[in-house]
Amino acid sequence: MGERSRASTIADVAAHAGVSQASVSRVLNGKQSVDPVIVHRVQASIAALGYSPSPAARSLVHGRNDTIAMVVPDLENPLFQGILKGLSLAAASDGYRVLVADTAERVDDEESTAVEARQRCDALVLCAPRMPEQRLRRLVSRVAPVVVVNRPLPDADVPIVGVDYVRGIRDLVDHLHALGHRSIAYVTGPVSSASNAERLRGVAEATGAHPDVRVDVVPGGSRLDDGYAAADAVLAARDAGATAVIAFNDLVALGLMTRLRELGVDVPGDLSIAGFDDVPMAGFATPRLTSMSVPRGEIGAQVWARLRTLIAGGPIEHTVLFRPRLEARESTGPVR
Amino acid sequence: MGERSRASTIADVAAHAGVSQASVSRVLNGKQSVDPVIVHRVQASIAALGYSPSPAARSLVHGRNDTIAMVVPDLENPLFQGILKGLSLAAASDGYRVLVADTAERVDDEESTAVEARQRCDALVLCAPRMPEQRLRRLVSRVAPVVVVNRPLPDADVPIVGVDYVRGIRDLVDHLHALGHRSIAYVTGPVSSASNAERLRGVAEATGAHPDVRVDVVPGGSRLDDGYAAADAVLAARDAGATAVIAFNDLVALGLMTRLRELGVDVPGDLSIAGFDDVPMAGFATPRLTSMSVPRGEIGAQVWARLRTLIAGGPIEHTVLFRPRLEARESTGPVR
DNA sequence: TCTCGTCGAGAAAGCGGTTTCTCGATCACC
DNA sequence: GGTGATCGAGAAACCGCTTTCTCGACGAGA
Repeated sequence: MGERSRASTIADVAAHAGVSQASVSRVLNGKQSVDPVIVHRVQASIAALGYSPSPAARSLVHGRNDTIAMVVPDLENPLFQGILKGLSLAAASDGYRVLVADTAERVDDEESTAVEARQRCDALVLCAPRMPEQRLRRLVSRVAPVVVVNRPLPDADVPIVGVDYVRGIRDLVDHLHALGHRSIAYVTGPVSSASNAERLRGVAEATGAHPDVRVDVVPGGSRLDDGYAAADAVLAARDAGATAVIAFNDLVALGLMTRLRELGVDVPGDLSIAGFDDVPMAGFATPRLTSMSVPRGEIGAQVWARLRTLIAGGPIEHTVLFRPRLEARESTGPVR
Repeated sequence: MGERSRASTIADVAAHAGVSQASVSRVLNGKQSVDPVIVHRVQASIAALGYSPSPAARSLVHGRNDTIAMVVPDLENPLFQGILKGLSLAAASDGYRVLVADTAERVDDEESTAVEARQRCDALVLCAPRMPEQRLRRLVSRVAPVVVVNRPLPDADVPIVGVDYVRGIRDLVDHLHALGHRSIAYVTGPVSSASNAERLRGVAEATGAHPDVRVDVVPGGSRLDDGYAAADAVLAARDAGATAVIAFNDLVALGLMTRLRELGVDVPGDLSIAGFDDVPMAGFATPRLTSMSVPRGEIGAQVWARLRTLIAGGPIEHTVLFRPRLEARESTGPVR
């Protein structure tokens, strides 16, 4: 009832069982054979004292703490959520925990946040779509082992797991092309975002492959309200001939559709709209949103697989890019 | 080029600076006054060696590691995401990190996950809407300091931060009542969910306050597809006279609306629909979804405030419930 | 000038485990 | 029965840092 007595230590267990600390440790870790009598006595003492080993002490001696950190610019982005979930589950199955570090979109803090997180964890997962490439390269070499998500980094000594946005956009343009669209508006993501740059490369490749197609670029963003706000510019593009829109991601597409509905624009009658990421809501929108599906959980799992290899001292595995899959729904239709 | 030499320790710094470890430690922590000459030498050595102290060693001696854990049943739920984000940001401003433990809806794992997480962290945030109350009470006493989110736990020695679902539902019923609705269907959440039970209490109180209102309960769930699947039951309720629907949360409402649209039901003409949580998408749905707004980020911040008090040895602060705010939008309208 | 008090730096003792090292006992084999 | 190899348990070192303890030097007061 007085002060809570401090938790029992391995020394308490050893004393209680009448054996040495070393023996208790051996019983705990089961690495060496030890007299069954001692094993039993130790286990009894552990139970009696309600002992459990201190992770801090273990960390100190082992030099690792079975924890990794994931640095993300915005936890509210469904893409990162899905990856975090997949990563967290995969890591947990190997006895690892995940610490999250939300940089709240402050690019300047990302570096220090990452370094700081790395110091208390065994490895890092870096989602830094806006960090300048040179800075990212420098950072990556400082915080190894680390896996980079969703951005290309040629010749860097780091595993990369991501989405093939170039291919995804090309497939999406193919889809629209097949529906007869020849003039498309692309609503961009954040200007400094690497995955936006990838999408733009996809746009360039697509127009190269389809010389009869032209794509106008319209400024956007990454969230619902960005899409909502982009409606005027999109309509201007339509007036200039565009019959279809590719949005940076589903949130932008959904926000855009909301505004277009308010303005009486028929989707896909007047304008076809497609998003990217295939967030859960996409299939439930009005009209159901055509999107490029991205395996978020699987990305998280792959990230963990690579990180685990690295932690175990293995090689830097090859970059893996998931090819988005077209989910053709109601929001895209034949040009009229 | 050979093996990477291990990171330098405080002993290296001491040797390099020609002073004792104790002095280096004192310079690092700045708690005692130390000769400016020594300070300068030590700082120079720290810079020269690129030294940074080992968090593991610090943890061991301090008995804490400036990390807390949040246990959630499903990271993909927008409510928990918002709370996690708010918590993570608030904790970060005090130098604390947040570890996430997703139990993947496996109620039986929650207890061990929580205990395990607690051992490696200084405190815990527990979101366990489905755990039986007695088990939760026992768990809470084992893992203190801890804050419980979103469930009532009368007389338990634990701070609670949550949402006043009872009041929220009552306000929502008031809203519908004012629009002329007298027969309402409530689409439930997961049966064992505590916040669902709270909502049902709100329903009961509301019908008590409005004897002219009747509420039919329809089984639902917590996600988009649960709402989608509940459409048939909702229509049966409508055929029995219901003119409005309250869904467990926005995802259920959105899923339901999607299916109703497919079936040609006009919202809010034929049926008014309201959700709960006011997720970002609510304001962008078709029609815009009436919802009860919940300050997710603020909840996270309050959780941290209470946890910080507890960690500092302070008292168990009073339960705080946020009263949801009605966001009346297009999906609810006057009964016709 | 001598002594007492104060200040600051170094030595050393932990924090709670793991792991090496040592050594006695047991076993197999000659 | 004697000897060397093997096995297992305890003692002690160690992981990297903080903090107490110790003690010498210096300043102030008598």
